[in-house]
Amino acid sequence: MHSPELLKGTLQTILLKVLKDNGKMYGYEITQRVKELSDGRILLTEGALYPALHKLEAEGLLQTETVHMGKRVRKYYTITPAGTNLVGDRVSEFMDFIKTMSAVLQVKYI
Amino acid sequence: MHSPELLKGTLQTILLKVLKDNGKMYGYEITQRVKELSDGRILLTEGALYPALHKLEAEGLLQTETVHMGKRVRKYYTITPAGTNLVGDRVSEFMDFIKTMSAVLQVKYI
DNA sequence: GTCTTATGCATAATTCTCTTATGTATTGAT
DNA sequence: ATCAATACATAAGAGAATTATGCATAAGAC
Repeated sequence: MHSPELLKGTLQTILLKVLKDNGKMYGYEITQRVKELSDGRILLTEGALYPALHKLEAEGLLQTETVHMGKRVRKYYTITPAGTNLVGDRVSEFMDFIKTMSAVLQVKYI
Repeated sequence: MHSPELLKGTLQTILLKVLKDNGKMYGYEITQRVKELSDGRILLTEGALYPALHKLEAEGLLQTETVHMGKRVRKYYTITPAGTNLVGDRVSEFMDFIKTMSAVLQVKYI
């Protein structure tokens, strides 16, 4: 697991990008997908995940659809056109950040 | 200037690495060096810088030397052996974080 | 010569984002 | 039956920064 401080500020970008790439997903599914993509290094906690999803929905970047699977409820999230417009900028911003940090730390990006 | 959230958690690493690379420096000088290295993108604020330097000193990773330049006071910081031991790990940790994030966001690191 | 900008340190109040803890409930495996 | 995994959600607290404030000297512009 990574030093959690480094993750700060990246959660929204992760959620938007994963939802853009994978289409309709529900919360728990997102945690598993991120865990898989990060090779077990990024474990999203529920206390961070759900408030973040709610916020993105309130901002109109995600939309939801509640589905009843037997007795269990799943809340599916889909990225909206506004969200799709934003995700590219967020990813670019992150890559620019990497580039800047690499210059400051005097390292080659891997 | 970058989205400030992304910087969170990187300040200590920046300070240790810059001091390791540049030897004895004082606070204001560090802000100018980081500004220069980041091409104006990372502007360290005093409210973050000074408490961070004090904390690193309290942890024995930096040591200080106060110099009176005429009527003005400068507080020089130098990295200690303990700090030197740590800085490599911190930089590696950051690079590993970049690698992980690149996998999650499905991008090539530049 | 005075006024603004740059230099130089420091702390306090506030904000933001996340972790940890708690709560509720269903499903599958042993 | 019991435990781990699945599935959602909120609240209290911690951590790291921003913003605001305070003090003071030095240099450059006009």
